Amino acid sequence: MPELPEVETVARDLRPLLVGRALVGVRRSRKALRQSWSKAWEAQLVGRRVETVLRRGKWLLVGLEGGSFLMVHLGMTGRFTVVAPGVATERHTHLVFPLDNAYELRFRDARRFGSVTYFPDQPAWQAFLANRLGPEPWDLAAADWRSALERTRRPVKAVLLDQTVVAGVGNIYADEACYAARIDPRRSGNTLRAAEADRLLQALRDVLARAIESGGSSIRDYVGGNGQQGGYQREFAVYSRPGEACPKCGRKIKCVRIAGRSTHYCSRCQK
DNA sequence: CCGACGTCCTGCTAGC
DNA sequence: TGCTAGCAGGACGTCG
Repeated sequence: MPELPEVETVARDLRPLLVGRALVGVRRSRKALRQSWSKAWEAQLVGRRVETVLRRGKWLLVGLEGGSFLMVHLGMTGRFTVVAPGVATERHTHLVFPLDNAYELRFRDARRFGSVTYFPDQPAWQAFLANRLGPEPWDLAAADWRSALERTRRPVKAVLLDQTVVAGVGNIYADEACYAARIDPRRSGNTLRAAEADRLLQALRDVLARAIESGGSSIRDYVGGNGQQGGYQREFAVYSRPGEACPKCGRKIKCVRIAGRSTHYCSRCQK
């Protein structure tokens, strides 16, 4: 679910609610997340104040005093929110960190594709992400993006979804970026000309920036760190609208399967 | 080595 | 109206 704009929104929402607050305990459900929670981490966390809330790709990092970090991935259905005192614990809540102001930081995840893990310091989580994540979209050099496309026969859509090439892009924004760049997501990476690659990278950055401004996209489960919905779903040109009219030319938007993911595009506007 | 595909899990809904 | 197959913002392991 949550892609870069959603995770960025959660980070921005959580920052004022968490920084300066101390975690005063840990409660958890019996169910395992994608990575199992270690009881030994709890002693490292309890009593620590939050110093920073960061985002890297689709990962959230909560920095604690003393230099340790909680690293959170929302998977498809994860929610990471601060809730007011007295709010009943909702279904699928797997981790709760009570705060020193009686509010609670809660991790909910129906499908449990998400994870919450502990790292003792910044080099440790950076090492974990090093071989999994490429640069942020704004840090990716145009030349590196071109060469990533040139050296593969995979569809452009699959390259956009590859976290080792560029961090943070998921199914929604891959489709929206291809539409904005007028590029057919089925094309092999190595068929894109340099100008097309450049156009796609620019479109990707534009789409992501606008989605962040709207607080992300809420289509099923996603809410921000304060529980509020995003608004970018109203701006979708193609995602989740197969059969509807293309906003530019009116032709019916197509939906096909690429890299195992549903992919939406306009066959007239995207070449 | 590269790329396609299955798997993890629960909930919702399109279509019968 | 009621049931169920199939699909859903992701990531990773396996197979050919």
